[in-house]
Amino acid sequence: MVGPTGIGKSQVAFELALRLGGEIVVADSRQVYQRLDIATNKPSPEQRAAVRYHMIDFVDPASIFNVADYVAGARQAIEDIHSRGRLPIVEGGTMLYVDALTQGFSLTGVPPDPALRAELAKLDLAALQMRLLELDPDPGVDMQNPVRVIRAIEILRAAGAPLRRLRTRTPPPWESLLIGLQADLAVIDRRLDERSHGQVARGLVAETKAALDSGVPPSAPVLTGIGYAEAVAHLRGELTLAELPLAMARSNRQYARRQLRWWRRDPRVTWFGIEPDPLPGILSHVGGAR
RNA sequence: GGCCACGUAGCCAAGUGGCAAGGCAGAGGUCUGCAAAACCUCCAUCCCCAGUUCGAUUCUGGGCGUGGCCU
Repeated sequence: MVGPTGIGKSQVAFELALRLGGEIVVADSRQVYQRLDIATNKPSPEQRAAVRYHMIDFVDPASIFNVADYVAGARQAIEDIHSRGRLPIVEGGTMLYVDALTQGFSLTGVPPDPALRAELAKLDLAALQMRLLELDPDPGVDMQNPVRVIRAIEILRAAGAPLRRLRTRTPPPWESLLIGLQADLAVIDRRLDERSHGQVARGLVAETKAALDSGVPPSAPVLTGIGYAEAVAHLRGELTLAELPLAMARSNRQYARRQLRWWRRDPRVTWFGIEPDPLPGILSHVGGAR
């Protein structure tokens, strides 16, 4: 189950799990972290009591969790769900996680090296490019993109060249059905606006402050996520409380569009509109395929 | 009413007598894989009128508008 943020994917996945005897494997790079619940849009306690969820709420928010960690955990969860005769339903927003999982990307699993990153962060792009090309003359990464160049250097230092040999795909031992949820942009935008205001009203700022107070660095991936990044800016005095939900909604709109662009190029996806209720259509689609 | 300043894209904002930086927002796109990140592409004839000039967004005059000060 894929699609843009704010469209109600998790609710549909929940209903689907209830009807089909399924369990949900969330594919979301921020929901994995513990304690930050509000802006990560984790399922409600009621939902979690009714359906079993995997890959949420289990990583120390001060640490860094990446795709390789995700795929390893999600594959295990899916195997586990299968072994109990239940249906795994992957639901999520993080495009790379879904693709890495369903297409079986070979991921190096090279863990982040904070010291190296700090050192490389001081270099300009040209210097970074030189460092990378010294390690691998044909790395196959976007040389204009410092984040990718740094990561490539990090991987090469740990795993050795050439980088390209580390990038293969081995499909998982199961089939997947990609269901996309969509709606008019105006509808999505309105929902995101409402959701952002709601999150602030439910204590987003306090939740963010609690995380910071407990030692989660502002640079931690969770706190750079939509909602938290803006809440941190607000706590620093860079955004007023009135501006906060507006800034959040804007970030969400940008993200939703990026998600839409990502998935619309993927021919595997079968799309369903959110109104009227897409559940009957999805159920028959899924039923027909099983 | 007088004086001063300003008037550049949806917003912020440089700038020059010779075909208008940048940032944000917006649109499109990338993705061999840190991804709610990062990167790439696109996006204006400079308030109006007249004048000076080979040529004005840039100079001069007038108008309109905005802000400030004064009475």
